[in-house]
Amino acid sequence: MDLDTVRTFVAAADAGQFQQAAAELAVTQQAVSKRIAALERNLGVRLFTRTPRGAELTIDGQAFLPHVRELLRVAERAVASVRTGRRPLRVDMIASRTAASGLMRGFHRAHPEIELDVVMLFDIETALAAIRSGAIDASFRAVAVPGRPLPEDIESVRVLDEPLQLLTGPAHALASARSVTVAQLAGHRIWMPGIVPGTEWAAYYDDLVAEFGLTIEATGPNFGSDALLDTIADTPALATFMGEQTRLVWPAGHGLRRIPVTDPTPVYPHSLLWHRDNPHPALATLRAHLAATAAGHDAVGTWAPDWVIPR
Amino acid sequence: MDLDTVRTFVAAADAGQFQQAAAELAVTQQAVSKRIAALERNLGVRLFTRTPRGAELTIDGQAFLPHVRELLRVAERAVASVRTGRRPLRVDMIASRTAASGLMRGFHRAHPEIELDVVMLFDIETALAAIRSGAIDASFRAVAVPGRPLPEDIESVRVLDEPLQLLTGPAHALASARSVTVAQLAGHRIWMPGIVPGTEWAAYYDDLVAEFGLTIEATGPNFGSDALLDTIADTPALATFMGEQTRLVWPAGHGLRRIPVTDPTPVYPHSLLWHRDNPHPALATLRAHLAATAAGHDAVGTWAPDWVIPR
DNA sequence: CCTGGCCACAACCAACGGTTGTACTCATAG
DNA sequence: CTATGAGTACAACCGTTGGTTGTGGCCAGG
Repeated sequence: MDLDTVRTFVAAADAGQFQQAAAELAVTQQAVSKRIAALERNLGVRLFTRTPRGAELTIDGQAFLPHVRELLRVAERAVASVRTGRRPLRVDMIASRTAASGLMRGFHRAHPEIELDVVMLFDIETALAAIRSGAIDASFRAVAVPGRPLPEDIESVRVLDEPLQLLTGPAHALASARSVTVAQLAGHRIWMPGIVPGTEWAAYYDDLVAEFGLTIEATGPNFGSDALLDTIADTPALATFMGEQTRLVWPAGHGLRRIPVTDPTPVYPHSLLWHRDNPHPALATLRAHLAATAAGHDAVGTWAPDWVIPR
Repeated sequence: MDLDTVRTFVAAADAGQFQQAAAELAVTQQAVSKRIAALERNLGVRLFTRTPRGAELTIDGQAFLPHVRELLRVAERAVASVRTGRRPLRVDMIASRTAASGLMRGFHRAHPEIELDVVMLFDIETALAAIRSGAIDASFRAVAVPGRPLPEDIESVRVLDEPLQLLTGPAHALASARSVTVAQLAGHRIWMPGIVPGTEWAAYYDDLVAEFGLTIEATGPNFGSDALLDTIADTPALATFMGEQTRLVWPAGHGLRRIPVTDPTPVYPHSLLWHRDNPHPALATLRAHLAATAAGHDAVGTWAPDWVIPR
């Protein structure tokens, strides 16, 4: 199916005749006739009843029309998403299903008229390059690369500290605990196959391990969260970390437990990064929204690496 | 833009390389390369960074991808809407923004997994023919054509009596009334340019006029509800009827009034019609939903033509 | 009965989009 | 360092698609 053909169908349906539709589309009436005939042949149904005074929609055509209108709207949004200048606000985040995703959902609810696109870049270095080049407008990241400050043209604000929780199967030694301290985790095997070496995400866990003497294994291929959850559920000796706000497709009957971690509570520090000179109007709206909604967190009893930007 | 090209883009993005995408699509690698190149040329952005090991999405490509996935979903729904056999439940109603539309919205909320299409046919005769031919699965109509009973293979149930209200501008003589009786309406000009002669909708108002001696003018072209509302708001001598549940784009600052009508309250009798042998599974669901939700209306003090099917 | 308006069919032609063949690039293994 | 393999791009070729012009048929209205 070709979108030009679809546009022709809509034009003919609106005009009620092929001739006028042809004039609007700047083609001949015969071209419209052929396009509609081809569309009808492909679909296997008649869309118009031809009369000597024009063409009117059949019932099938009536049912088809709103769907193709939607199709053209979606196509327009798709093209707009890569249009240079005046494109939707493009935000990078570390992964879907994290707290950053929740923040963006909240922003979308508050401002449904603002078009958004979400991308997931490799690490903060890539994100910074994309911000400076204008390829993205903002990024939710833990500002990492210990010892290297942010470039001067990049601004940032720490928007959310997301507490980590321990995720275990029902047979795990800590499965029945209402909460665990970091000290209790020493000696337990914590498995995080999703960690990609070289990212600020990995640097965070490196620091966590160094600070509290934990055992985190990032070995093995990452088969996705479904496989991870299955393994955690079935393996008493394994647990994993997970953001408090991480949304999972929670497998029923697996008996998985989410257990808060305390003394201190490791928090993943999400910051918003953007370019000082970015003129996108929606960026200011996003910053204002985050400033208004994400304020007032409690830093007492939490831990984050010392290289992250301060709150 | 061509949907085959879009499918090629999605396949290449999923595979991470053109070669494998080409194999899945049963074309040569060169064809995929040309399609992607053409798409990039049309959009004016690069979607993939080519490497000797494959091709990975650029940031623009990442932003574009979810939009085109949605595009393909919508296209599939569009095609499904005219597929013969196993197509969405197709329901005819007299107009959008009426009570029937509200009933279908409620059904959709209760069963969001059921695909629906709405069409608006000319009159009940056309609807009956469409039901018998299988072109539609059900119709919300006032069962009219006085004196002619429904064919034996058509079943029906009266699902909702929608009270009519008087709509006036602020300067109308009845504008400040909390409610009006039908007797009070005699002598006032009621303007309904939307009525199409020959329909059961027109038959209803003919009966209403005959029964209570009202003055209803259906003259003049129908420029849509916006123009109707504007005229009603500005013309003290004109009023119109409107279903109690009719949803309007209510113009601000026009001072329009909706006034209940009593002694008796004219109600528009919406019935659901369907073919005795229609096997569409969603039809049974719809009937059950309507039976469960639309029950228990009060017939006392209301009026409807005597040719409609009994409640 | 003629005319005007509109759609469909036929013939023709350009351009798009596919295939095959080939060159180039880079990672990896020997 | 070189050979190999995997992957992409470019060029040439060609059939099919989709456009145009020309023409005929149909029906409503004057």
